[in-house]
Amino acid sequence: MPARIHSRDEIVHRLMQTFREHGYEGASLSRISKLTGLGKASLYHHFPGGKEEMGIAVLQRVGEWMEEHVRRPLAQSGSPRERLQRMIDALEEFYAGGSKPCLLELFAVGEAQSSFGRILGETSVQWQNAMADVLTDAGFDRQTAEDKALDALIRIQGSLIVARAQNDLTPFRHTMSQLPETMLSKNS
Amino acid sequence: MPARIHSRDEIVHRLMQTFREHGYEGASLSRISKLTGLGKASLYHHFPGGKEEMGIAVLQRVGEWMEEHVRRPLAQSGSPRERLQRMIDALEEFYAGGSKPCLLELFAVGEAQSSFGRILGETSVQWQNAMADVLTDAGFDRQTAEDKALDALIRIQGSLIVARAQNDLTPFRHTMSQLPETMLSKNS
DNA sequence: GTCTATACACCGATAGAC
DNA sequence: GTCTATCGGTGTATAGAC
Repeated sequence: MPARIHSRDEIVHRLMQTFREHGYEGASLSRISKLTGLGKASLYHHFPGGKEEMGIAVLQRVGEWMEEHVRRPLAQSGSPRERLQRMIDALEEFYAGGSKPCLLELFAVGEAQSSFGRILGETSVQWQNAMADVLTDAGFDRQTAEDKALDALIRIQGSLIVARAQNDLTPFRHTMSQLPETMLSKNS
Repeated sequence: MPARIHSRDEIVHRLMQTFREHGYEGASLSRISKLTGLGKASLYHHFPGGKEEMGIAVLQRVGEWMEEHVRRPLAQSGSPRERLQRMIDALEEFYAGGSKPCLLELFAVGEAQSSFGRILGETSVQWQNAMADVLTDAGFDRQTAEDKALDALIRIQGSLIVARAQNDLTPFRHTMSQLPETMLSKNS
């Protein structure tokens, strides 16, 4: 089977690019059409549910990405610090050093929130739990591990916002570089 | 001069409500018209520059609010902890306990970013500096004070995102209650 | 200073040919 | 599986009466 120019994977990838660049409301079908190279009617062939189904496909893809680059590395062998570092390396690439936004924030605004709220919440909690698991391996009791994992999630998201607001990637980079230390320190 | 039903202050307040609820792109003029009780043409009478001027007016209003509820309380008399607590009380009201979003995140997406990026950056840095000033009063050297202020800003923004994503206000409330302790602790 | 009416581009979505 | 053409609706923005 010859490799098609427009594999589904490639289409979803470009959908994600468009949503991240313009937000959910700002990602019009015309823009999506331009960026994917597909006409609107072709898009509806792949996603009969329209824009909402495109959004769901993107969020599912994020879920798969997290499974591969967050959950699995965190569950692999190695010291807790090594495992966290693998996740952080992947995140720095996904967020392009802090220049690209997280989809959690883009899909939690306006009308999108009601359509995607459930899957957003699940994704966020899964991420937190995966980090908490590493921290229990590092010797923290469950409650402390969950608190520290939530704190890490907050720092990652917050540093992305502040970095973009201040138009300076330093806050994100600094936060990420300090993250293993912060998470593994005994000071609750 | 009799109090008009639609003072400029009142109009801008409702503009802010609409932007916060729907995001910048999602806040259509029809919605704004409904929420303000003004026809579209009347809106253009008050804001000849259209939607962009409405956004600017809202962000300027946020700047005034910050001057009154962040900068001034932080600069007043009292212990650093008391001054921080006054800011936090105001923030909890502004964010409605974590249920309402920050405007930094809403205006830093898509096309809005190019229109409002400069003012967003200034507002964010001013906020950080105001908190850093309190921390120098508390005895921290300037570099540490700025780092801790940035960290506080990150936690506030991040907890708002996570709280909305997880549809649970606990992360925001917990973060805010811990904030004075976190900021004033000697552990960098 | 507010309104009704309207302009024109773009929105998401669909029909139907190929 | 992709296209062109088109639908009805809504977007931002304006004209002009009152």
